[in-house]
Amino acid sequence: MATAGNAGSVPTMRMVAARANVSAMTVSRVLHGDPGVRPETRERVLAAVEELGYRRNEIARSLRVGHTTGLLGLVVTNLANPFYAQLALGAEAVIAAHGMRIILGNTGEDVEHERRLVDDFASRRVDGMIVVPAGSDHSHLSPDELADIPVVLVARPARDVSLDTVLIDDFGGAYTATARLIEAGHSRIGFLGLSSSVWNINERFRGFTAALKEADLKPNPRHIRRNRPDVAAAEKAARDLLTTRNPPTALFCANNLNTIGALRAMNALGVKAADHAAITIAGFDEIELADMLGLPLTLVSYDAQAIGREAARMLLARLNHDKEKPVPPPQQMVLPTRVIEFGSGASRSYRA
Amino acid sequence: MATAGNAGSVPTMRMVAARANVSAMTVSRVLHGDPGVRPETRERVLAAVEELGYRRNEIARSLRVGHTTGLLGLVVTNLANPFYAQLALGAEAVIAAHGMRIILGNTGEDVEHERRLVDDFASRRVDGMIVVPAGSDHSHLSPDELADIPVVLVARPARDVSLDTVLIDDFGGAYTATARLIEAGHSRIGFLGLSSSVWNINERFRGFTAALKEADLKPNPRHIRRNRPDVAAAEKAARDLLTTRNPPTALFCANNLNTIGALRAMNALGVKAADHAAITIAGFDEIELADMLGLPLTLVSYDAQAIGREAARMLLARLNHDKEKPVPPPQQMVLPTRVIEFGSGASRSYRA
DNA sequence: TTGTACGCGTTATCAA
DNA sequence: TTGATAACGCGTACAA
Repeated sequence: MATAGNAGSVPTMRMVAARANVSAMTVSRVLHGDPGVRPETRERVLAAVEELGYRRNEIARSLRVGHTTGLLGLVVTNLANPFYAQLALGAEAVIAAHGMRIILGNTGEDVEHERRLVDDFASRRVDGMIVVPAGSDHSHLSPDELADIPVVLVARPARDVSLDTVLIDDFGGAYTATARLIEAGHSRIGFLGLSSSVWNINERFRGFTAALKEADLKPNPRHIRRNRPDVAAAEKAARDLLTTRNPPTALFCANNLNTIGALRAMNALGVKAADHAAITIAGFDEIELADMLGLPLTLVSYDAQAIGREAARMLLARLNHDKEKPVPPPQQMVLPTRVIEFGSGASRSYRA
Repeated sequence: MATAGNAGSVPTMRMVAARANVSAMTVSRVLHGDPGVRPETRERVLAAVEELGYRRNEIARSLRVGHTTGLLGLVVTNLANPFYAQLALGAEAVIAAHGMRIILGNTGEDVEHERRLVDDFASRRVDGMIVVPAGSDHSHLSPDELADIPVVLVARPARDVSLDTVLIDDFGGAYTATARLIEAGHSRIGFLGLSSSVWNINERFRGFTAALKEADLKPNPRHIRRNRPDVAAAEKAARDLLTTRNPPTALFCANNLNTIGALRAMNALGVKAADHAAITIAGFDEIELADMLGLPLTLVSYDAQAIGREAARMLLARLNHDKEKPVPPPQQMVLPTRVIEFGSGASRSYRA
């Protein structure tokens, strides 16, 4: 009885074995489809499995030497943002197709929370992680902090650690969108972005200023607003900007939340479609129904699911890498963006 | 050496023990903050932990008797839909606050895939699951199929199994929204929904027809379109509907994808804001920037994150339930909806 | 064809 | 105050 205990609880291999009058080893063989089991025995075992509702314990399985858990950590900053949800979906699809699973964590841009999540995932022995890093200190993601668990960074690179990274062309997208505004005749262009020192937002700011410089324009510091990362803050900032004495005639918004805030501000100010030759919005990220707002809108778009897929592929490649061969250096991949102009008529699209 | 092996690999407790010249047991005690360890010994152990970068193996830990994994499965049908992303966020927040983690799976409304996911999660010994069920056969979610792993259903109930469930008021929301259309003078109202026999879509259809009946109206079968669950299919169906001989003057759309499709169809048909006394759209789910489309739009809204939070709470309550006491029967919770009318002016909101 | 022994990393129990 | 032992569920190596 000492070995068949655990009555009423989740059935184990020994319980199946006891029921089928064989050893646990034989049960294991049957479940693995190993040859060399008498058909009659096999039947008995399978019957016992069925009767007890036995199901293999993957936890115990992964405890054995060299065995992996088949779990990959995914750490994002804000699932409520469609960008990260799409990213998660893309990653999940690739990972599930390889029989592995995702443990999900949401940091809310809180570095301390990210640190705890990453540490916890490491304790759970994930085979690897995909991380959208929140802060600027990424030391907790370094290979020797993480016992060499592979990490792929997404959307934002690390300054201090050398890791696989999947980015989008933040600079190019912002540059091209801003250039389109300039081409349309705007010279007083404001910038709406986050206050935090998030890398990709700064890249977009760089693209913005580069396009201005290219046209011999200088950004007006009074037309640059860095606010908190939510729609309400963005709306307030945009409203301030548009009601100053000598307001900008166009705004470049550093991400979807800012773009939505800016659109809301214009709406609240009662700016009508007719006035839109005068005030134009451009922004990073796609917006649902952007083509139906009835006002000119220039957006930087890209394939968010593809980012997740590529990150997952990069991670899997590292996991499946032949251990005999030397470890390849960290890769960096930059996915392209497109700039799309929505307007009164048909929309037009540009490579960034 | 037989016990301290695994060199170069992830450090284990024995390796720490060897380095600190103590037994593994003492290391365990130190890590648990157990009293009765000499301060000096404690120091040695902590130093060894630091030097080796030791981190407890939660996998091994959860293998021990009665120990839980701290993992909860979350199975949704479509993460790309903001509704499910919000739901996941709400659930994650509550679960993470309790020190547990989420394993994520996306079914794409494929029952077979759902079955595999649920089975896999059970093999990984999750402590419980939150599931948005895809099909109409839910036998694979029954307690005895799942070795009594608790399951909370979300958004859609099970017919054949008795489980904890969190729903929204699909019937009431659809009823009230349709009633608003009728009150606004519409009598020829079409329905745009999914073709599948998804429970909540049918509830919404029931609410739709109930409101019609209440007003002595009958739904016109030719004005009811069940399409595939994507925007493109919805757009096509809406276009068909609006260009028939005697078209409906209003449409009720069963979810966000259908509403977006309908709006696109109207846009494509060149329906102008001025015509909107004639054609009005209502729909279930919120739409970003709905208030800025410049056309009347009646939407059924609700707190998607709250659904995830409540489901997580319900699951945790069952997990923490005192095992001595009798198991409480499955609960069902229905969260309220609101109907919001967006229009040319300010929006108005109604309880459903 | 089937079974025994042992180890994976951690911890509860009991002994020293 | 510390350590030896066994056990969790499974799989490998080897023996019968």
